[in-house]
Amino acid sequence: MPDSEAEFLAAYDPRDYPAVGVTVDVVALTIRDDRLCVLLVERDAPPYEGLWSLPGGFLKQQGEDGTPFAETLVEAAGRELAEETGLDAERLGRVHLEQLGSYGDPGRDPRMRVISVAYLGFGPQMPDPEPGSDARSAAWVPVADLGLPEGLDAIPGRAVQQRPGTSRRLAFDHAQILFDGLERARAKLEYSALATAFVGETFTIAELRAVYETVWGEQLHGPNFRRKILSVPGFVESVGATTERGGARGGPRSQLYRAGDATLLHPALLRTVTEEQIR
Amino acid sequence: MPDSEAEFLAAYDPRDYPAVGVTVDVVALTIRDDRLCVLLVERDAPPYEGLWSLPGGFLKQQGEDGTPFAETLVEAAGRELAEETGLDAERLGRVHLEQLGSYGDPGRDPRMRVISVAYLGFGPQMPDPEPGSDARSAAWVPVADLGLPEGLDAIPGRAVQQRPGTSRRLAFDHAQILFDGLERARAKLEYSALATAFVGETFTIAELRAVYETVWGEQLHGPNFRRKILSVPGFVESVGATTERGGARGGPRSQLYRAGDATLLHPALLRTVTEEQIR
DNA sequence: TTCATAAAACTCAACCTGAGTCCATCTCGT
DNA sequence: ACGAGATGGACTCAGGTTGAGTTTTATGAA
Repeated sequence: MPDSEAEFLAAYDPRDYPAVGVTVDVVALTIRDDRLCVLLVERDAPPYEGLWSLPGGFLKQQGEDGTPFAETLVEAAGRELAEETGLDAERLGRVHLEQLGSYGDPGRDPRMRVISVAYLGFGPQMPDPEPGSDARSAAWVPVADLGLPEGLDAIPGRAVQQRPGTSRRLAFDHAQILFDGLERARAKLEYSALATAFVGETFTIAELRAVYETVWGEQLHGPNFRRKILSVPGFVESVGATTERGGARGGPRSQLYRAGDATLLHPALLRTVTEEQIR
Repeated sequence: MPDSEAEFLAAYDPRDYPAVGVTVDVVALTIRDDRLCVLLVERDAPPYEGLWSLPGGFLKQQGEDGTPFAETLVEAAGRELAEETGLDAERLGRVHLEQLGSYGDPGRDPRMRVISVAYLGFGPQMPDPEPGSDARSAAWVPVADLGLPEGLDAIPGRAVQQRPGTSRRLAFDHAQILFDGLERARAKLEYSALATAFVGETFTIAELRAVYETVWGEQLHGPNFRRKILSVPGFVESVGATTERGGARGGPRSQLYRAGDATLLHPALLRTVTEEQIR
C-alpha cells in the first residue's frame, strides 16, 4: 500500500458519517406435517414489541466483553439462527443458507436508518425452537397462516402486506422479506437441487415429491415425477436399500436415495404454467 | 405506537453502536460493438487510488448542505450511476436496475466495516461516460478484457480473482461482484425478457439474437431462435414495419419488434448444456 | 383372507427442440 | 448494370421430452 493510502487511512474517522445500522434477518423454512413453515420470534422489546418477526439482529463487531469480532454476513445469519432456536452446530450444518437480498427503504425501522441483509435457510424437520434473550417466544409457523398474498393477489412489484384479520402480525417489512423468500424458494425448486435440503440424509422419491407439492401447493403426477428426477444427472443417487416398512396405509417398501452432487438441475423441473405468465 | 415504544425511541442513540458503512455499487452492463461492456471508473482518491472500480459510493443521508436526505437503495444506485456517467434522466429511465446482492466480508474495505449493496443495470448503447468528481476517468470496458474466470476456471464458490497480467486491476472485491453480475445476467436471459433491455425501443430478431450471442458467448441457430422468440407469449410484439435497409452485407429488410409486456418467459429459452452440469 | 394403497414399470400421443434446406431479397464490388 | 454473397424468414424432419393414463406388484390394515 502506498504511503498516501496509509496517511489517508490514519486520518479517516468513520464517526464523521451519519450512522447506518446493518442487521441480518433469516427466513428459515422447513416442512412440518406437510406444511411449509417459517421460524418466527415474538418480540419482547421495542420496536414492535409483541409483534412477530424473522430471527435476526444487528451485525456484531465486538463480543459482549468488547473484544473485536469479525463475522461475515452469512456467519451472522447462522449465529442469529442458532441464538433464536437453540439449534446445535450439527443440526445447523444441515441447514442450507443463501443470501436473499437487502432491504433498506428509509423508515423501515423507526430507530434509525437500517439496512437489513436477508438470508434464506432451508432445513429438514427441526425441533421446536427455544426463544432467545430478546424473544418472548419462538415457533415454526405455517406460512399459509400469515395471510400473505398468493395467486392473483401476488402482484409483482406491489408492496406485500398481510391480509386484514391475520392474527400473527409481522414487524418491520418482514412480510415483504418472507414473501420474497417464498418466491425464491419456489423458483429454486425448479432449477436447483434445493428440495433435498428439506428432507433427511436418505429419502424416498415420494418424500421428495411431497416437498415439491408442499412448497408449490399443487399435486404432481407420481410416475412422471419419478421418471424426471431419476433422469436428471446428479440429482439423487440410489442408496441400494428400501424403507423398513411400506406406507402408513399399505403399499410396497420404497427405494431410498441420497442427494447427488449436482446443485443445478439440467434439464430443469419446470412447473406447468397457468395464465400468470402475463406479468 | 404505545408509550413504551416512544420512550424507547427517545432514549435510543445510534452512536452507541460501532459504525458500519453502507455503500451502493452498480454493475452497469451494455453492448458496444458486439462486446459486453461494464462501466468502470478509475479511482482518484484512496483507498485503491489508481485502480478501477464499479461506480458507487456511500448511501447518502444528507445533502451537501446538510439537509436530510432519504433515498432508497435503488435510488442511490441510480444516483451513483448518473453522477459517474453524466447520463441524463431520460437515458437513465431506459436502464433496468435490479439488486444483485450484498457484500460484507470483514476487511473488504480498509477504512472500516463496509457493507456494499450491489445493483445490476442493463441498458442499450450508451454514450461515453463523463468522469464524476472522485474519478480520474470513466469508461465502458469490455468484460472480456478484465481477466475474470470463465468456462472451467469458473469454479462455483471459489473466490473470484483477475488473471495475473490483466492490465485494469479492480479495487475491493469488485472482481467478485462483477463476476456475480455477469453470471446473473447470463442466467436471466434464459428465463426473463431481460434481453430487450440491451436493445433500442424497436429492434429486429437478429439484433435480439446478437444480444444472446454476445452475453452467452456462443452462436445460436437463427431459424430456431426466431421460432422460439415468437412463440413465447408477451416477449416481443410486431411493430408492423421493417428496417429501412437490409443488412450491412446484403439481405432483405427485416421485421421490427418492440418489447412485449412479459417479464418472465414461459417456456424459457434454455441454453444447451455442456458437461459443466457436474457441479 | 381380502382390500385399499402406494411404488414402480410401462405405454402413447402431443409437443418441443436441434439441425438442416430452401428461397426471396438486398447490398456491395466489379 | 449485373452477379456474388449474405441475410431474413419459411419450411421440413427426426429425436427427445412431457403430460396423462394404465398395469403390475408388494404391503399393511381390516
